[in-house]
Amino acid sequence: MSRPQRGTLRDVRKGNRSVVLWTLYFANELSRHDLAQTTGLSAATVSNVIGDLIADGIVVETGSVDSDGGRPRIMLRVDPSYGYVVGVGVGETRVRVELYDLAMKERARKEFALDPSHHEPAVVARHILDGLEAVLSEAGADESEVLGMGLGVPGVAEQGPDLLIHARAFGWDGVPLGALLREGTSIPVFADNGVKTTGQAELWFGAGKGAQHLVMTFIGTGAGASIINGGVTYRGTANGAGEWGHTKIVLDGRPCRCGGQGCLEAYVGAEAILAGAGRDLGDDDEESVFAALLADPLARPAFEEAVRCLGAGLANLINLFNPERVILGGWAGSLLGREFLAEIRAAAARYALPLPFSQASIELGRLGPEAVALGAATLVVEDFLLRSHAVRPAGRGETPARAAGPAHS
Amino acid sequence: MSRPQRGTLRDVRKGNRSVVLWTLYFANELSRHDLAQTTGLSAATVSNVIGDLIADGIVVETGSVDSDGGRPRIMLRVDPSYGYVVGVGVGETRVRVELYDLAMKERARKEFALDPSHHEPAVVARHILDGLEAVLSEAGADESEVLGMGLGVPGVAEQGPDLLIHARAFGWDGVPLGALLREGTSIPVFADNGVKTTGQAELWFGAGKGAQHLVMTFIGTGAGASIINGGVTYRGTANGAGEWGHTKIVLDGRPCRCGGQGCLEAYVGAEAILAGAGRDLGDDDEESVFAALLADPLARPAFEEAVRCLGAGLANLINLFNPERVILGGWAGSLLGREFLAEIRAAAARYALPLPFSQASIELGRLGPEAVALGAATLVVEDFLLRSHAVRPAGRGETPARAAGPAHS
DNA sequence: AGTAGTTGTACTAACATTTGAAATTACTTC
DNA sequence: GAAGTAATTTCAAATGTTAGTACAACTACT
Repeated sequence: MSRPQRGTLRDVRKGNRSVVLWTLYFANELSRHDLAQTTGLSAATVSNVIGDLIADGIVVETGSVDSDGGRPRIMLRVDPSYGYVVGVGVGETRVRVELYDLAMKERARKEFALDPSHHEPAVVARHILDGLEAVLSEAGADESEVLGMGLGVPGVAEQGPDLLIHARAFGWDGVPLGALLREGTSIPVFADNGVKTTGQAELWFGAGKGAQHLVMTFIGTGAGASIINGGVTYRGTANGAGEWGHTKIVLDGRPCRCGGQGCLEAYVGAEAILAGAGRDLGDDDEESVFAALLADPLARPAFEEAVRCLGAGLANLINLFNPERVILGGWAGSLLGREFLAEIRAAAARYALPLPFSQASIELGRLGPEAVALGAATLVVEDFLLRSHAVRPAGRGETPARAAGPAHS
Repeated sequence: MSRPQRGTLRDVRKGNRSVVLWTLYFANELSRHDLAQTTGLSAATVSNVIGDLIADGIVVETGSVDSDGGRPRIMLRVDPSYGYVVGVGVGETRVRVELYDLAMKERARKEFALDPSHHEPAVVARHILDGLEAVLSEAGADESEVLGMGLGVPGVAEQGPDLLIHARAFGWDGVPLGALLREGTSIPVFADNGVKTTGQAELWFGAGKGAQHLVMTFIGTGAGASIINGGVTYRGTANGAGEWGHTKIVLDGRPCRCGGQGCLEAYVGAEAILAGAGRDLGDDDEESVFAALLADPLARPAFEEAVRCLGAGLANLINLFNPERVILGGWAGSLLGREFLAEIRAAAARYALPLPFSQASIELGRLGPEAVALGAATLVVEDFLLRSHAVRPAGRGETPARAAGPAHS
């Protein structure tokens, strides 16, 4: 069992450093005084910690402004150029590599199409490494300035030294992607399911801002969910939590592409809706066909059916997790939400218990599909904020052996 | 968002005290040396903390035993008689009040039948207070020796100063049970859903021992679940998480007593199974009818159907939570499990995704229905271990104003 | 028996870190 | 230019941890 905390001493310092840094990062700009109030630490300690942080180059003073009769406050912020972070979105049809600064401003991007018949780990790893090199040279940055690389993958990422990836869509079963990448770069690598990274992006910068307990749903061709409890992503034993799409909603109902029957995905996934409307997408792009279909009155019944099922699916999440907010995301989820939000809410109300339903709001995601990479990059930032490694070597090539694939439990 | 920890100083001491106490409590008996190794603290600190704890009367030395060539170790343990804790199980048909010592040995018990037509808050509160008095006098204990009282209630307990209880079965909608009880006693009161308290009992003393991520299911007349993540009960926004029974498993399927349709409970609840077997229980006890029915070959199809649905329900939990262990509990769940465990496992395997299923084991609960009160009492112990309030006044009547209804977030 | 070896516990000095109060600083306003 | 005001920094406690050492209480060997 054993749940209580650390037995610590000067980790108090590290802890406070994290608290201050975390607070400052999300507030954007704060004075030492503000920080003292927000964190509850004494002014002296804040001053102290900030001193370190400034000495380390992580925090910078951004001019003293404002004053109504007293010493003006010196505003502080995390230096966006302290380092870069890389976010990678590995999708079924493409690999996207993005470079951000610490403020999460995109600095460079590189995309590779992924041949649906070539999902070999080596190919993907190659794309990622090539992309890394490309974005770095585009931004004129050096690998030593990168704090880490986060991967959003379509499957389960088992945390551990080798970052085992299980991705059914790719036929990957325990591919040590972390180990593969480490052969080409010494940047620390983090990975997580793409749905979870998107969820974290929404949590940090999108519709989930400020919420403690929320469920982020993600409907595209399939359906998944990311559960956030107390501001932290729920992972389960092997980081496999959130397989909402294959939750049974109609016992022995429609066949699903997972081989099972009656999965939610078989009712609310884009593929399922298109099939339900009798649409065969031949060579067309699934997304545009879907969007077009939304305007087609003849397809209405198919959407209504999907909305009903989606309501039940959301209701199940609400009953089980008692979230304060439920977010509809994923490209198909966003389209459905934009068109049918009221109906979806009504359907959820019908299927959920009144009490938890009344405590939850159902909202649209605010970030697009590119949030996979953004969220993946936040994994790096999260790690940085939480255990901001002493001093980063300003030196060039001499990359010290950095611990890769940190435990994210 | 904001997730990082406290900004602290001498709370380190408190923290270490908790770590030591917690470790010692669950290990039963340990020497100072063992504690140092287990907790990772230095021997000096352990010695120090234990000194305090002994001075406070919380820990006692239990003779020096054992030795294979060295100074014999002095064994320590939490003094079971340091204080009492009270556990209350509020069920639909009875209220049970139990008195335990800190080692969770039952010292006294008192039961009240609850007239199904009289569920008024005042009646229940009266029973609890009477029960408290009864068990205290039976054990010859004084109220001042009681560390707290934990309540397991059939509904949602919203943590807060007044401990609002929402219990549909009782027609309670936001009853301030904590406030009611505080009028009759000054003992701190904790409360939680009965399913959750049972889950915690299994976690501490039963089939969940040692697991970090588990889901405890509870099937009786209805069905509920308690989710434990990282050793901590998952609560959601308003402690309402875990309403598994009203999760939709067959869209617009069988009507459920909640007013909805297709709820899991309408397929696996005892009532539903009995109805499915065409059994009307007249005046008989539901439990004994159910047990008898298990032996009836004619009722086999009804059970098989229930097992199938239960498998699907468990599969949904496994997909969503990725637990390492799933526990079948509740009186009906236990009976079903004893008879059909293999079939239930097979059904779950059929409906769950292979990866999460392979990481989860499905097991029988080890504690009986009386665990509601036991688990409720653990709420008190948990609080005691985590923030073991400085010194407890040994004095008699003069009960200091103790904070009641502590936040359990 | 006596002595050496081993293991658990207590004690002391060194060090790290927070805090509250006082001092300092850097502005505004009169 | 003096006074006022609010943000920072400085400084001396207070507190708690750790490492290392001393001490205690046994066993086992000679």
